[in-house]
Amino acid sequence: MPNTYVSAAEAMIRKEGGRATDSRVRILALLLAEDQAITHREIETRMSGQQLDRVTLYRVLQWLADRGLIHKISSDDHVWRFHVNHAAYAHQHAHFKCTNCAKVVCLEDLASGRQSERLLTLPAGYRFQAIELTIKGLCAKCV
Amino acid sequence: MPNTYVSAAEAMIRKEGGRATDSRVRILALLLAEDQAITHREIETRMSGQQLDRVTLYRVLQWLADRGLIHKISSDDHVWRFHVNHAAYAHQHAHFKCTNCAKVVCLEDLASGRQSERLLTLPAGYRFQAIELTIKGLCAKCV
DNA sequence: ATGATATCGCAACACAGTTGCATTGATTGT
DNA sequence: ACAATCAATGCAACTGTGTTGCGATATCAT
Ligand SMILES: [Mn+2]
Ligand SMILES: [Mn+2]
Ligand SMILES: [Zn+2]
Ligand SMILES: [Zn+2]
Repeated sequence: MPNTYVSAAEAMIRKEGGRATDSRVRILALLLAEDQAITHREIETRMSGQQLDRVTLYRVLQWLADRGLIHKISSDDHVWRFHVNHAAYAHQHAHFKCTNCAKVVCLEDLASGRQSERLLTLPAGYRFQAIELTIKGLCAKCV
Repeated sequence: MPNTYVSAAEAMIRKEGGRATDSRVRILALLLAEDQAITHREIETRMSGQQLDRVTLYRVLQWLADRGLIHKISSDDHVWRFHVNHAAYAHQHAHFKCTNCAKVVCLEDLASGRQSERLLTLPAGYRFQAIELTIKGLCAKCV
C-alpha cells in the first residue's frame, strides 16, 4: 500500500471530522488503490495478517459510505461491493458486472440514465427518485 | 384463489412436462393472481395453513424460473422477488421499486434499454450481454 | 498526561438461501 | 384398479452475509 494512499485516506477521514483510526485509514487506503468495486470478503482477505475484526470492517465501510467517501453497489449475487467515490463518480452512474468472473466496475456518468428516465413511463401516481443501471457482460479478460 | 388461476397453473406446468404437484400448482396459481413481484417470505406467509416446506418453496420457484414461467428479480435488499412471465414481460424489461414500502412492479418493455446499450460505452474489450434497470421512487400509495 | 467518548473486538444473533437423504406421491404401464 | 418407478417433498443441518449489544480499548481535545 503506497504511502500516498495512506496519507490521502487519513486526510479524507479527518476532513469529515472523524477519528483517523488505523482500521479506517487502512481500509480507505486499500479502496483508493483499487480500480474495481470489491466485496467485504475481498477486503478482509487483503487485510489478513493485520488485526481487523469483520464487524469493524462492516462498520467502517458503512461509516465511509454514509459520508460519501465510498459508495455501495448492489448486485445479483446479493453481496455488497464497495468503491471509492472518485470525482467522475460523484453523480449517478451505471455499473458493469462480468457474468463470468463477477468483476464489477463503475461506468462513467449516466447520460443514458437521464434519457431512460424520460423514455420509461411510470404508472400513474408514481414518483421517480433514482435510476439504477447495471450492464452485464464479459470483461476484457473473460471475452 | 379463484379456480381459473389453479387450472391455468396446472396447464402451464403440464405443458412443461412436469408433475403437477399440489405445491407447484398452488404456488404458480398464487403468482398468477399477483400483480406485483413478491418474496419467498411473502409467498410463505400467504401459504401458511397449507402444508408447505420452505425448501420446497425455494425449489418450486427455481423450477418455475428455469422453465421461464416466472422470473426472479434482484433488489438492493438482497432478497429475490418473483413474478409471473406475462406476455408483456417476455423480453427484457425494467423494474420499479418503492423506496418506502419496497413494492416491486415490472415496467413494460425496455425500449430505453436498447437505447442505453448504445449510449453507454463499455471499456475496450468488454462485451455487452444484458442490461438491468431499476427505477427507484415512490409508488402511488406512498407519494 | 488525563478524561471523555468514539470506536473496536467479541459473542451472539438474524435471515436468505443451499444440500443430503430418507420418505412420499404423481404418473405410467399392466 | 394396482404396482413400479423415480420425481418431488419434508426435515435437519449447514453456509454466508450482514446486524446487534456490550464491555474493553484507543483517539483526541484539554
Ligand atoms: Mn459505482
Ligand atoms: Mn419483471
Ligand atoms: Zn470477467
Ligand atoms: Zn410504496
